[in-house]
Parts: sequence; C-alpha cells; structure tokens
Amino acid sequence: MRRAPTILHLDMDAFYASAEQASKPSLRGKPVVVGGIGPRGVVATASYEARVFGVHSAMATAQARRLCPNAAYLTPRFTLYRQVSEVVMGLLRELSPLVEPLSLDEAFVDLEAGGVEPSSAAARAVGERLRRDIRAATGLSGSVGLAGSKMMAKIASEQAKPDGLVCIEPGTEQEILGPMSVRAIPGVGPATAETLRRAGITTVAEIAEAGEDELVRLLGKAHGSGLYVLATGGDERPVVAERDAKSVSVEDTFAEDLTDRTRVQLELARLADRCVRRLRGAGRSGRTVVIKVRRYDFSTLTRSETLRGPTDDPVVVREAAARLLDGVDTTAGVRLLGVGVSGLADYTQEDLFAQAAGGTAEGGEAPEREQEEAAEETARPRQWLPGLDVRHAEFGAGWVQGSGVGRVTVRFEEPWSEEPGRVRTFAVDDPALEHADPLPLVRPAEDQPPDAPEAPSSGGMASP
DNA sequence: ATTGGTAGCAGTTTCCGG
DNA sequence: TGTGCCGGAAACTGCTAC
Repeated sequence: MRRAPTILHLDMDAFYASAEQASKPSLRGKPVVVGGIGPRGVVATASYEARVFGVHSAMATAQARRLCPNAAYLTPRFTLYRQVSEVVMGLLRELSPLVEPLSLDEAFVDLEAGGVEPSSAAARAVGERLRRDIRAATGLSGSVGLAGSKMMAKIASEQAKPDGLVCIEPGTEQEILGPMSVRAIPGVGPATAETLRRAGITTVAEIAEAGEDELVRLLGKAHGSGLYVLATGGDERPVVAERDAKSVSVEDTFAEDLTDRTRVQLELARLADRCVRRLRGAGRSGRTVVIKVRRYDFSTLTRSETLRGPTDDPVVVREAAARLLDGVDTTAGVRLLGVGVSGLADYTQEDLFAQAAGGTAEGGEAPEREQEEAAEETARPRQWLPGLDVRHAEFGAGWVQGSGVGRVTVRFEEPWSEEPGRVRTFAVDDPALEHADPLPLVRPAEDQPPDAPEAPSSGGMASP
C-alpha cells in the first residue's frame, strides 16, 4: 500500500452510449441502449437517461424494451469505440509509461512511474487535467479514482461516477471499505457472494473479522486468501503494461437454435476460419483447439484437443474442431457454438505436424472455401442495423434509425450538427444508399470552413 | 422472445508414461 | 505380464469481469 494516492483508475462514463450520443445529436439527453438488437441480445451499455428506467448492462434487450420502450436501441460500433479508446489511452501514456488497459474504456496508470510527485495534491491535479484533456479530445467524460492500491483506485472511480474524481487518502481505506458490500470487491461475483452470505458474511468488515482460515475453508486456497488480503486493504498488485493474449476465440449465439447436424458442422467450420483469421492477424499460432457448445437448455460444454505443435492453419483447426464435435450430441438443438485456440506460441512457425502427416487435406479444400466465403460476402443481402453509419448520394452522412418491410429509415446528421437531423425513408435496396465508416466525434480541422470560429480552448481533435 | 462475446484463472478429474 | 503408484499434462467445468 503506497503512502500517496499515486495509482489512478480511469473509467469512461457509460462509454458506448455516450459515444453514440456524441455521434448523434438527436440522441443527446435521451435514453440510449447499446447492445445486441436481435431476439437474444443483451445490453452492453445504457445511457444514464435509460438507467432511470431500470435498464442496465447484461440485461436481456427484450426486457430493456419493456422497461424503456422509447429508448434508441443501437447495435455497437466497435470501430468507433476503438478509435476513441486509442485517443484516451494515448493521453494516459502521456502521464506515465506504466498504463494497464482493462478494456476499451478502463485502465490503471502508475503515476509514480510517470514521475508525478507522490502527494494527494499533485495526483488530484493530474487527474483533473486528464479529465479536461479527455473531454477536449473526445467530447466524452470519464471518472477518475486515485488511491494507494489498484483495488481502492477502482472503488474510488466507481464512487466518482459520473463525471467526477475521488481520491482515497491512504490510511482511510478500512473505514471506507468496512461497511461496503462484499460485492464491491473485484472478483466477488454472484456465486462467491452467495457462499459468503450463507456463512453470514455480507460486508467487507465481516470478511476481515472471519479471518483467513475461515475464508480458505469457504472458498478454497487461492480465492480465500486472496479475498482476505483485499478485504484487509493489503492489495500490493503492481500496475503492469499490457500483456500478450493467451488465447483467441470466437463464438456466435444463433437467433434460433440449430437442429440440423450438417448446419451445425458448417457453422463450426465458419467459426474456425474466423478464429484463425484473428489468430493470424495477431501473428500468433497455438497448440490447443477448443470448441464450445451451448444447447437449447443453456447447458454448456467444451471439448479440447492439443496438437503436437502450434498451428495457424485453417484446415488443421477446422478438422480438429470437426473431430471434437463428433463426440457431442446436438440433436435437441444448439444455441451457441464457439471455436478457440489456446497455448499460443510467441511466434508463428511452420506446422510441422501437418507437414509430417503428408499434407493431409491441405491442397484441395482451402481455396474452395475461400471462394465460398467471398461469394457469400457479395450475395449477402444488405443489413441495415439500427445505429450504423450510412451515406446517401444526395443527402450525405447519416445513420440507420430502423428498418423493416423493405424500408430503411435514416437520420441525416453529423456529430457536429447543431440541430437534430432530418429523417428520410428509403427502399432497402436503394442504390444511392451505402454503408459508411464512423465519423470522428470531434470535427477534424481540415473539414472546417475557412471562416469558422476556432474551437473553444486548445486540444481539439487528437493530432495524430 | 431471457440470459452476448471474449478472456483469464482456479480447481478437479482423467489420462498416460515410467 | 500384471499391478499400483506417482507426477505432469491435458481436459473439462465453473466463476468472474467488462
């Protein structure tokens, strides 16, 4: 535990929903829900306006629609969120070389490693300046927690939300932590909380009172002693810059359960290809192939097979996945399929095993499938998912508000539009309408008319 | 119309070679 | 050849987070 609050935790406020509101002037101040749009979708992020109605992340979108029918329901635009995230992470790296991203919208920063004077005043000043810089560069707000340990910094940012900063002075951890629910401790989910509750433990103070031995009895060695250390304020985990991924996986939940075995096999092969594409994109290869099958009743199983050496060959992964599926009964219906590769090597190397096996099915099959995929790409009917960017030859940039019965409704506005944009409806196959890339949240300098007034303050768009 | 997608880790069971 | 044990790797499940 440090003597000064030099660990900073940043958490962007309602990140996806806020990015959508920043993109779409007509949605500002209104309930917005970002997540899966289909019958089996779940909420990724709800704007604060939607949370008032009881909508929250991880909730079934169908339930959210009942609670808040008038919200805008949007499909996620990860390319945009990734762009914004890179700008924010860049600002964090200006504070310190030691930045540990946890997700697109969250990170720890070790301010001490960045040469910030180890005092509360200096840390607060850095945190507030960071919040201003983030707003200037992205138009979005983030909350900052400062403390002497990772866990307390995370708890502080939670308290700071939305759009605030909280600094927990070292030495005051126990009085803040003691009365909190055990669920406030990262790592304590529903199952652990229930185990603790049955033992009469509901607050952090009660964890400390129970003692380490009792916790180990209840939760097992690693979990129990780890939780005891956190609950008694003993979190000494260092901030570590990003690590290499240890596995790569893809999975799909189907709108309707699959029952046809041939279809299940086909989907699994597709997933294997997608997984390998990502694996190769990362320049990695791996030894263990895993498949995941979730059945109609939500029962889930995994099957895995370890190869003799690492591979990034789509044929090898596809065949391994197919073999693993052979041992799984899918007759009653499959809700989800997944394919993963783990045991990743640091480098891509030749697949010696497949070579030694004498070229297996290599030659004939692969190009065939690539053609199949390509044909599928062009033949796929254009999907107008709500929230996605479009461009119309005459009306310019806009986004899909909704579609159905052969029509698509588009609102034409840009992130920097002063007023909510106009809405127009087109035929789904209108040739003047096409998908587009997301526009940046803050207007790029070269787009501004020559006589436009300067944007307030410095910063503007991130220069790189 | 209830329950996503991606990832990591712990703990237990199974398998295999010696 | 059979048997039992040991240790490690692999396989699998469950939990958690965002």
